[in-house]
Amino acid sequence: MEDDKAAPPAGDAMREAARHASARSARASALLHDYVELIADLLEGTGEARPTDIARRLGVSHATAIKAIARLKREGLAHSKPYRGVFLTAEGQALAAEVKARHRVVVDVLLALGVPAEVAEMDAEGIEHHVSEATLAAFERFLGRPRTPG
Amino acid sequence: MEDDKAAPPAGDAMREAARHASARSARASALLHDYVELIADLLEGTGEARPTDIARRLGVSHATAIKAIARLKREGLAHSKPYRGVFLTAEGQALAAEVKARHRVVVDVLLALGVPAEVAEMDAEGIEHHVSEATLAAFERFLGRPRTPG
DNA sequence: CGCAAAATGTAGCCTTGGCTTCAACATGGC
DNA sequence: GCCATGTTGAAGCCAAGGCTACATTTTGCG
Repeated sequence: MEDDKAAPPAGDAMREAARHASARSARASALLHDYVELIADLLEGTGEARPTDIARRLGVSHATAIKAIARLKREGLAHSKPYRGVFLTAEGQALAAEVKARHRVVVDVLLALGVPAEVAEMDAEGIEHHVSEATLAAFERFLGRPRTPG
Repeated sequence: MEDDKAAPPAGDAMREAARHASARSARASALLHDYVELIADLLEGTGEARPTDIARRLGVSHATAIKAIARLKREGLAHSKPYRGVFLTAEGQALAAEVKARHRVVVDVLLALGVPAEVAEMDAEGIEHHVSEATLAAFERFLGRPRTPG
């Protein structure tokens, strides 16, 4: 069985292609998510999110951060006036909340599975962007804190 | 405490920067991993790995696949003669085995956590590239199949 | 106030990973 | 044996996300 060798790509290959496409798109949005999450964090913590701080926390040059911020603005997630800090739009804030919640759940699952705290934080940073809604729900069930049942 | 607002970035920000750097580098190798994994799969299944098949399975154009294959060759993971299929070097095979093992473990953990099979496959495609050795070990312990103790 | 330092922004360069288009090669059918 | 078809490969375009170098603006200190 499984002699899809010759020709007909449809069934299997298509599903696999879809999986990869999905992973690629998650990879693409991961950067934006990181920025939004961090900006929210800075705003909460210190009241302002300056490009330099963002760059330092992300470990990139300030120019890189500024270009990314420009993209955030283009996508309607953030706004800023020159030489003033960066702020999130309503949409950006919503995204940040979502991303942060997801991050927490992923870390907690890793911890529950016996992953050391340091490592859990590390890996979660990459994993969180690939956790779908369904998986997130399963994680929450597993942690014994199901989402609003309604 | 925690007034790292003003100046000295060292402690906290540095660790966070390291986390992000690590995630970025995982993102970078993810593509290579996907190709190597798929090539191994095709070689096993049908005996040959043609660029066109690779492209179809990955859901990209054949040109994109060929460029990626060139990169695999540059990195010493694959080799190929023009118009003949693609093959993995010893290093490539080792990497493929590692990646596939990781994939299996991630899928199994997701399943054990109650994620539906379809979704588990989907998410694993992205997650697997961000699972460190330590986390992988924890996963295996959780699944009750610890690695060779030696 | 005025000037130096720091933060911000801009420009230009590189690599990656997509794409399409076109040329070259191989294969199979007739 | 030859030509159509399909695979392969090469070239060139684009956006993203890094970087450095340079220009500009703000800020704060003397």
